[in-house]
Amino acid sequence: MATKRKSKGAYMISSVAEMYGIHPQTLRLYEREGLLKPSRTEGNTRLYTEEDLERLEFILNLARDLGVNIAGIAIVLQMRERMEEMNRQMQSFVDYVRTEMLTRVQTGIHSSEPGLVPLRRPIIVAVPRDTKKRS
Amino acid sequence: MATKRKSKGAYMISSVAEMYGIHPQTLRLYEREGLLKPSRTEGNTRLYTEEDLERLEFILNLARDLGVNIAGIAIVLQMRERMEEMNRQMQSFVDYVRTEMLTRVQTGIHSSEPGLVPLRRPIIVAVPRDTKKRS
DNA sequence: TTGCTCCTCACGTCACGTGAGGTGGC
DNA sequence: TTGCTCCTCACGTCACGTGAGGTGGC
Repeated sequence: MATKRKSKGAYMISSVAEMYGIHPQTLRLYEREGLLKPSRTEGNTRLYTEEDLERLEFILNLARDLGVNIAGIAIVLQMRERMEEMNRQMQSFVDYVRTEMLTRVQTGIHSSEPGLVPLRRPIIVAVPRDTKKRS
Repeated sequence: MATKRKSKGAYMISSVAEMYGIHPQTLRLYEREGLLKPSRTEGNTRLYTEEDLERLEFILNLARDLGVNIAGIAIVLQMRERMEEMNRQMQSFVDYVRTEMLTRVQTGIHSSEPGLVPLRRPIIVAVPRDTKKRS
């Protein structure tokens, strides 16, 4: 019996399929459609990392529970990344303001120029329209 | 010949169908699936406002150009509203900081307490998991 | 009446998931 | 060899879009 797990946190396709109750072909389909990009061994065998599995869980939640098709999942994944990026910018801005205020308070500085904004590029919200069309 | 347009910026179903090259039944389908909610006349005839048409264009971009199914469109519409809400919060925060800094600069006030954060509730980014499942 | 509206039912097409079949490496 | 992997091809099912058919109000 071969060990189904290879190196730390990397799973072969049958293990992943069993863990999530899906067909191995479905995993290959998701990869072919660009939703998942597992690494490969030298022998070309797919290896799914913990990060891949987390992404897979997100995909399965959309596909199985919500009935979203593959094109929709691709869009939602893009939007999720955008929102995470927006959150990072927001957090970064909040942190900047906090330290700036603390600095001014502690040093007693109140510059004659506002000089706080603009801090970062404007946040874009529009949904991407240049996504590859499914043929 | 009846006027196909009723009151300012309200269209009947055949006009909308012709404008966007879609079948009237498709518009009824989208409404039944909860993507569009046009108002009605007293005689129960659908009336599409400019706002409805804007939403419809968004829907058609997803459905026709990107191949997203109805369940996916519903999710994307939800996420879009979230992102717009995040943007409003961000803008509101930026405006607040700007005026706050200006006030401090102009009045020379530098309070002994930072007192700037937290300003608003934390921004939630997670994708909704409680969306109605399509039967 | 005409031309629209409303609705329900049904069908064709296609995407998605899955299975079979044949191959190759550990 | 065994049991996995890889791949391609094909099929069943279902969602989506559209059409037909019958109704009713302006």
